[in-house]
Amino acid sequence: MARSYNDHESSQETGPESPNSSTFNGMKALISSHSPKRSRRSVEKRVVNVPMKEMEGSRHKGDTTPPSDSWAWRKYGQKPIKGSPYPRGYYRCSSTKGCPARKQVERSRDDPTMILITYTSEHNHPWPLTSSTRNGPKPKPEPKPEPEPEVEPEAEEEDNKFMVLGRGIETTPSCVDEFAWFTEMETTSSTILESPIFSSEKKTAVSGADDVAVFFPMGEEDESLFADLGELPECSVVFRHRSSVVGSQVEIF
DNA sequence: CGTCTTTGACCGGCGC
DNA sequence: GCGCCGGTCAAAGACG
Repeated sequence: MARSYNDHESSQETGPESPNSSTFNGMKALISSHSPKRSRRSVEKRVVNVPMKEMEGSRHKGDTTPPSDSWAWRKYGQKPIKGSPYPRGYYRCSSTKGCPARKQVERSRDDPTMILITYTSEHNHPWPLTSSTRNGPKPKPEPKPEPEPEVEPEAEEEDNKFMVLGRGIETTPSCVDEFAWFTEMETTSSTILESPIFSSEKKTAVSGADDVAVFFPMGEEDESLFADLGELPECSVVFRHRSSVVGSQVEIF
């Protein structure tokens, strides 16, 4: 309990984040990217909370096995985290070379059934468009381009940052970019998908941080659904923020 | 053969 | 200034 990495350069432009560092589940959301190699410019960070149930369908299991999203991730480290009985796995995006995206996967110490995934990337970096460019049939082959329902430019209000990446990168007619969802959530700390199961945890997770905890309520049936989502995350799902609703609203096409 | 996982060591930041 | 801790690097081994 020492370092409180106040350098989570999350939020797109919101430079000065919460001074007290984000803490979810008692753990600090640390994304410092203090790697001597990369200059720590703007770094986006997104925290996703996924029930382990999903993991079962993943390629392999483990304490820090990331659920198969449609990107290729290469593990480059693992460390036991203080205060948590579970180690944290460090993954780097290998979908494209030079991809700055990284993610940390760890079991929630409060809910061992939950996997906390923290995505990180510089926000002016175009997210990888290809999934599984990885050599093997790892996660999901071919990110099939789709008519794409479009993430409505309804990004009025504050949410207009939604398009920062998503729409900003119109180089691809298909899914803007697979990490768009990440960006979307990232900017709107109110964009939260909460699962009744973890609603309690959510409180701790979301409370006081620029980090956004997202809970994916997932049933077995949904797993297949999620599988698809995995291929086209932001294309299939649009996380919409509805200030009138408890937290948010999810629209699945 | 190429890529990924594992594991230990090193580096840098922060608190005391 | 020192120690703690998280994050990353790099070598070795494993796998497809």
